[in-house]
Amino acid sequence: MGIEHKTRTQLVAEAIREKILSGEIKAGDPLRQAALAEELNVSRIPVREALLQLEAEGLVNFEAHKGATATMLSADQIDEIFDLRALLEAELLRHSIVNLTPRDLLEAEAILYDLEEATAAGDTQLATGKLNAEFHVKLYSKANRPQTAELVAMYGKNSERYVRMHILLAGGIKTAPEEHRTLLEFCKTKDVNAACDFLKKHITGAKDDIKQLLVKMEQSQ
Amino acid sequence: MGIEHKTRTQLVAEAIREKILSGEIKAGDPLRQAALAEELNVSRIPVREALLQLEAEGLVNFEAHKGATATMLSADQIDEIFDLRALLEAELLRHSIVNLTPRDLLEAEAILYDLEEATAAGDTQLATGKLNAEFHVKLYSKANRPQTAELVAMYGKNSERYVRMHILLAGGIKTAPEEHRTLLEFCKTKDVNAACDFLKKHITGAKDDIKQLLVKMEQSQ
DNA sequence: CAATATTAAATTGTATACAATATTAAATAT
DNA sequence: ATATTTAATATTGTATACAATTTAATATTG
Repeated sequence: MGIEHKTRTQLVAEAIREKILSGEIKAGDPLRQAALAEELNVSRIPVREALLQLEAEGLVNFEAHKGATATMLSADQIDEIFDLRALLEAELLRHSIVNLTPRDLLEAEAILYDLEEATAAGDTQLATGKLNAEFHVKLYSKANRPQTAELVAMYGKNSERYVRMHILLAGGIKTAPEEHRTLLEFCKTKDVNAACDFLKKHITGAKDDIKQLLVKMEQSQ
Repeated sequence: MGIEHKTRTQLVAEAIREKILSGEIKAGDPLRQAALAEELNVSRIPVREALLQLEAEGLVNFEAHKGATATMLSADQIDEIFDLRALLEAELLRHSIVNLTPRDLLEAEAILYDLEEATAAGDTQLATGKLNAEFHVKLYSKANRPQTAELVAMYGKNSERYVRMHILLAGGIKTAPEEHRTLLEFCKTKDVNAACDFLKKHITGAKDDIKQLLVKMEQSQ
């Protein structure tokens, strides 16, 4: 089998996505097709197509004849996104939990172990965010709900920059580690309702923390 | 203010979308860029961009170098989509119901009146489907949850062709009219939990009806 | 004949060029 | 000077042309 050949559009989408998530491109910034094309050594066609994809992911606003901008999420919008995540992730967990094998649970615990180590080591960078996502995904892995999972992944990406910002500025959610332990316990004992309720609180709790920071930032500007 | 100028991409997207929803393009059919471009008197660029948009809407699958096809939904996928709709629409209703004014409820009742008339008149066409959607949207109109509403609209579009097919082949969901009345009553009395639970049942009931038909069709082929 | 390699055709991906629209700067009028 | 037109510039939208890739058809080999 040959090497997976990525199209320029895909590469450009990845590049711009990372720029937005990392904060190099800030919310509201215009995304000029010609400038991006030159910087990435492609024509404007793949840039346009990448922008359309990113719009579908909610990272970009694309208005006809006006051009694209990085989406600027208001506190209300962040609120709604996190509520949606709570709803959808709980639904995923509800379907997954009964199918989680002891093996799955051990793998989840292993990820949790790495996550706690990274946190203890003071990693405020990407690693903790990635491991956190991995842990959640592992718990949802047996849900057999591909479309719901895709939605969750999308909203996860969309909130990623705010989570990253929170990690950077506030050191991350303090209570998260022990909450993960509790959640894993509920999964082990197959206590579906307790697990789902707790997960919802876990997510909306993170939301409140992040929103508080955002409000503070909006005021200081 | 000038006339709203639609881009060719938007026009092409609308044209292809309607072809898919109406069944003119069937699930699994390949969507050849050159053929569509010629038929719609545009170049392949707006066709490609339209296909990307439709992929985001879930109506089209777009694989690099392989081209686009109209999405083929398995019974499982339809199952999941309707479950998602039930979840998300109930969430919308939950937020909207407390804000619904007597005026809103009267408007909803008026739509319901039209819907019942259209059904009685034997309209098995677009009208009933449109009015049905209108009624639901009215009930969700005060939710103040734009992103959730957008999701619901997307999944509504995605299931539209199956609902249309069901109306055509089975005359629509028989119990829907009286269910709408019941739902409206719960909204009037602001019985949030009863309304949301009933709405979920309303949607999953429709799902079961449609899935039954689909299974029958798959067998007969 | 089946299986594989090779070529030809069809189809998608992308660069370039130009057209349409929006934004900014300059000019005119009040 | 401020407001309103008009012209110039910047930016997006789309057609055309060509390159890359996949698919189909043909040839080759065991």
